[in-house]
Amino acid sequence: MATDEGTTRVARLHHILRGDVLRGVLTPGQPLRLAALAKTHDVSMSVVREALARLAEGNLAVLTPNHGYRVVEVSREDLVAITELRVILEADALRRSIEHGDVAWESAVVASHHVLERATPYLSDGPGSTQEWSDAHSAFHSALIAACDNPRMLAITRQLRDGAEIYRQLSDGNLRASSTTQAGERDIAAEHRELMELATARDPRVVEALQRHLQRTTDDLIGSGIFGEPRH
Amino acid sequence: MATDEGTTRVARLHHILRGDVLRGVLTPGQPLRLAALAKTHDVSMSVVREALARLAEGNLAVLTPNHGYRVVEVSREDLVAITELRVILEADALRRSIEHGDVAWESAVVASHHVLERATPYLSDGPGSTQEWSDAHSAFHSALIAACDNPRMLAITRQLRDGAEIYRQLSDGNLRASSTTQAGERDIAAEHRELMELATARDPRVVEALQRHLQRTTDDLIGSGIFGEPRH
DNA sequence: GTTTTCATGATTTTCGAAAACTTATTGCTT
DNA sequence: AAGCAATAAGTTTTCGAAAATCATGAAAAC
Repeated sequence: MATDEGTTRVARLHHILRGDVLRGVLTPGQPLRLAALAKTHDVSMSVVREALARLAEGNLAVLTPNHGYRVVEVSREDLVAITELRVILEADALRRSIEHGDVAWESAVVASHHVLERATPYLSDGPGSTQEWSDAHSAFHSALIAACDNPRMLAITRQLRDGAEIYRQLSDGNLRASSTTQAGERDIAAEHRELMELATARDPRVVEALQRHLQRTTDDLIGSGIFGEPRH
Repeated sequence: MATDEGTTRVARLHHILRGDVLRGVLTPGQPLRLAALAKTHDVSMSVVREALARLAEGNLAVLTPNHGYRVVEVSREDLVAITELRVILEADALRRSIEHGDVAWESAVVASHHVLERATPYLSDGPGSTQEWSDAHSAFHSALIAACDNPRMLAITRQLRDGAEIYRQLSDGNLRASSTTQAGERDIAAEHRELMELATARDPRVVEALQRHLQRTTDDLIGSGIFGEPRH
């Protein structure tokens, strides 16, 4: 299946660049030069420019006047800010989702969890979590809140999830350096299973479970040393 | 003072178009034709296109592939969605603001409230609330939450506020048609004064006061008949 | 030795037109 | 008359290059 025609070049390039930023091919702060991108993707500079404008739309790139675009910078403060918002919004979206979700929603949650459970999380020699797992993970969290009846809330949480994904990818890159992950030693698969079971059972405690899940992930990310060692 | 040089044409046009959408010069659903806009604003089509891309960034315009941009549509459901999010996020931003705000913040709140209080809300023959009042109103709400320590939260609430402003402007356009505003007969100035006083006193009840304020505004907007008469 | 000025190169920003696409219209066939 | 292909007009999308802006470094001035 060619994921090609039927859409504009800008949209295609935007999709490619978004993926490159999310999987860390383009690193935070890196300048996004028009001529270079135009050449490597065999497209006009105008197309690159508009694709970058759409990246900026999702807070994945920033524009400085007369200096062009660059990949968005990362910081401990920003990761904390993103997480605070996700704990508020994604939790509320989940609350609404288990309230309004129908059988099709339940089924999608179970299905996406199954894909996530079967995905290979790490490659023994790879650079971190696999693309397969990242995609499945994103799809699962997306499915959980899909039945929320506030479209704007979904759009915002999707954007925040993208922002957080950059940090996860960054941590993956550092994984081989820092020996083991952390003392607490999480069982992430178990957390996901719990989310799936509570959600499909319409148990309101799933909301707090998600909040803990998000908070732990951020704590681990910060603990993994992507911002340099934590202050004493 | 020329608000002209020192910035790019795209940025200038974006600022103009954003204002036109917010004050209802460009009406919801209206197609934004490149050639026409390029001619009236005396710039190239590329500039228009990128300015529109930035409008879409703030959810003020939408792009359909091969059909170009148009002003974002409005609906009762969307206004409700925006309000739900504002009640959650703007309230939390205010809670953080009264917690972290310093004297400079207090001063800015008092100052912006003073400007709002002195602004002429309506012109007897005008099309609705004055631009002066709208700007002052926006500045006041912005000042209230300015001391929030989560930049992303501020960015999102600003975007939501823009979205809501379209509906307010729409209601203004209908004002002369529907005789009086509503039965409840609000004293909006009093509500703003209460917000100002509670906020500068760091009274936590200001959070609920803001939530009530936002909810009432939306209820009035819906009651004003901008979506046609409310279902019986 | 330090600062300022001025060219040079690199990059962004803007332009005007060609190409692609969508919709409406015309003219032909049945 | 109705249906359909072909054409035309209008609009978006893409291109390639010109114009404007910013960074670099050398030469000149203090």
